[in-house]
Amino acid sequence: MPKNKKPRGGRPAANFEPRYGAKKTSFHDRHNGGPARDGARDERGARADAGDRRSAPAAGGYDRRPGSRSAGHRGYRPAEAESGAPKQRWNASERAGRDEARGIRNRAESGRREAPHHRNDERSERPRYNDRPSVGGRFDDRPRRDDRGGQRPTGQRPTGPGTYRDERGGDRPRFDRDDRSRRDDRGAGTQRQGFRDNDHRDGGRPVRDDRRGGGERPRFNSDRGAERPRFNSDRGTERPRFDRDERPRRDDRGGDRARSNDRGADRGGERSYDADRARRAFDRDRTQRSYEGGRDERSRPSTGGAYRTERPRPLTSDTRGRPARNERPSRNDWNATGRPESTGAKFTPGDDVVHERLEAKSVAAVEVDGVTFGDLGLGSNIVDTLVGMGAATPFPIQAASIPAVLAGRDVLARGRTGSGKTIAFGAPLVERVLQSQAGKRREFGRSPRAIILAPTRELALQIDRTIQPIARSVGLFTTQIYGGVPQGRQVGALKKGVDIVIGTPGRVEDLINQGKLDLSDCRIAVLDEADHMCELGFVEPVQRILRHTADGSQKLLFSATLDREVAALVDEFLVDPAVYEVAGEDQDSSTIEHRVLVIEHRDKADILTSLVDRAGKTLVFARTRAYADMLAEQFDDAGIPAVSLHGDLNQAKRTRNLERLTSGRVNVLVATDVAARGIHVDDIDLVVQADAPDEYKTYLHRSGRTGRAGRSGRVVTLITRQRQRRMTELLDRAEIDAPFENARLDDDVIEEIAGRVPTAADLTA
DNA sequence: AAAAAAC
Repeated sequence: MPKNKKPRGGRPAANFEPRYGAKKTSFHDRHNGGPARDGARDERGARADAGDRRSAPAAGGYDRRPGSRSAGHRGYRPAEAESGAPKQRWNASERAGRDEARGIRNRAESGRREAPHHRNDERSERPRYNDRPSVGGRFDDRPRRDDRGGQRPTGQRPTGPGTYRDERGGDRPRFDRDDRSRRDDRGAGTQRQGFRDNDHRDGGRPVRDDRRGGGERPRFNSDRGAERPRFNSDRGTERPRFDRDERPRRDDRGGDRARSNDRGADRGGERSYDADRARRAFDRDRTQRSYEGGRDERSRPSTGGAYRTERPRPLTSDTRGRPARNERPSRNDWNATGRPESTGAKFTPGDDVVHERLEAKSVAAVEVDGVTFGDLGLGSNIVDTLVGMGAATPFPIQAASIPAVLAGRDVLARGRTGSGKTIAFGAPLVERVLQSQAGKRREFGRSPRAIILAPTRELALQIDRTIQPIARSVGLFTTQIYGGVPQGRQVGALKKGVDIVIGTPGRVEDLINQGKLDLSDCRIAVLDEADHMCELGFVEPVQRILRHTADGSQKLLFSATLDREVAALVDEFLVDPAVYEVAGEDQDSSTIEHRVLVIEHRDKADILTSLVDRAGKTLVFARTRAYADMLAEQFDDAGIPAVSLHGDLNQAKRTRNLERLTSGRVNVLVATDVAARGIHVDDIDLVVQADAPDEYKTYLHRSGRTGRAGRSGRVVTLITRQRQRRMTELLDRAEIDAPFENARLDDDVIEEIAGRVPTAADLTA
């Protein structure tokens, strides 16, 4: 009851209007040819009610009827009746009801996956069309391909560009933000649930339970603040250089690197960071193409575990007839500044700048053979937990960074997507927090000792899912602090006392300013996707947050594309950082196949539908939120269950839609770049870029959603002829070779990519 | 220009 407060006037306005208003409207106008029937109302007017509805489920029946038919019910309002605003409610629930009536449910019922009404919630209740039924049963059995193959030839789908608008326009209210927002958090069952799961505390255990671990652990150094002095003495020399200017030439560096036994390395020092290993400039970069000649000659270390010095690059020209990489224009050619050194400083925004790489110690897989997490310095509880999570032995990036983190050093680490970075910083972070508290009681209301910042809420949630069990295994608590959800629970957790905070910059800073989050005792700060966190708009809040952490707090910066974009932050906050990368991370050692389809714009919609009409999980990237929504709807209408993920959705929907892909209830997720970084879904085997990315880093991160932890994956990017040049340059910067193929709707290449027919490679293999 | 990140 309480939950269902009626319209909470204030809230809806706050939430929705600012964000959605303009955009949505325009979408509707364009596509619906007029005010969407329900949609229009939903968007705006209904909002007020949204609150109610949302809660309604809790109170009464979530299932279907918007409950409000009866005058007594809070949901009941004139508005609902069709007058105006309230209409909204109607949408979610009612539509569900309507859908059922249409028999949609029948189809789904047989399916194990998702109930129709569910879908509705999610996708803003789009009306289902009758034509869809033809695809009966598709909801359930994934093997949709099979059933549909005949029935839904690509060509006949009503999805041509523009079709969506005409055909469905009028009736498709699917964009209502309200709906989405409606459930927002507040109270809705699902959301809460999500919340709850993540909050370890909610597991129901009393706050202080389980604090056993603390005392028992060997306490190396209890307090890192004190001991974390930077040992310039021994590390100074070998410390990776961050300075652009004084960066020694590759040749000379061998020498100083000799002393690589820093504490971080001691455990693995011998095995991994040898003096003789040239300090690979990881970066040697792209900027200095001139050096590349030499690089090419080197042999590829990836196999042998040799330390990679340079990224081997294919000399042959690719299928497109482009010149071999070496001959292609260098970064300098396109880089407006032309100053490789200018890194950290912002270049012209908008430019796809390739920052100079960071020099780093490189660790190869072979070097960590036989090494265990225990060997790296982690306690047994943590090791056992990792094993339980499936991480039996450390990946290279983990073997490299764990000892350094445990030694209290600031660390910069680069490991390609899916290489295990979360555990690389998470496990040693937990160990250190534990050590710092050894012997102390975990007091009620204690302030956090560590904070992990991520660029998106989904990523923060995901990181917590990985770290929480590790922390819990030693009696430490974590909590998530991110926006889009009520802060009450988060503040409550903080009041009880947590050890590790994982969150996004906005809410974290908000709570700091409200005096509800005290980072003064925070001794470790982690920036995941660090380079992204250093981009314009993100870096300022991040800097302010870091300034709130304890003096001399340890900083850990991780990213698959870590480069000198983080220089400004490093200069201010890091002291003598250890920098690591993994050897042999080049395309040749990757498990991802890249392809570019050059298409006619008019075929785009149909080609996309054809591409996602497959058995495996597919992640589609769109440049804008509206297009992501549109595509999801398009696929759905074509009989391919799909959901979207972008910033216009309320957090509950964001979380739910992502979960739908993870759980396999849908096989297609259409997202904006909110899902480009960090998100891990086990078995995405195809990434489709409906819109080519503007930056090479974005390309690398998006494509990194597949091919994780050694699995194979495929990435296809759709471009029009006019974009070929830009795409070529982008791939160059990403150091990826991908064939460009002209494709039309029914070409075999599409069938191949979708996996409906074996590829040439498959056949030969 | 877009997206993300607080209310």
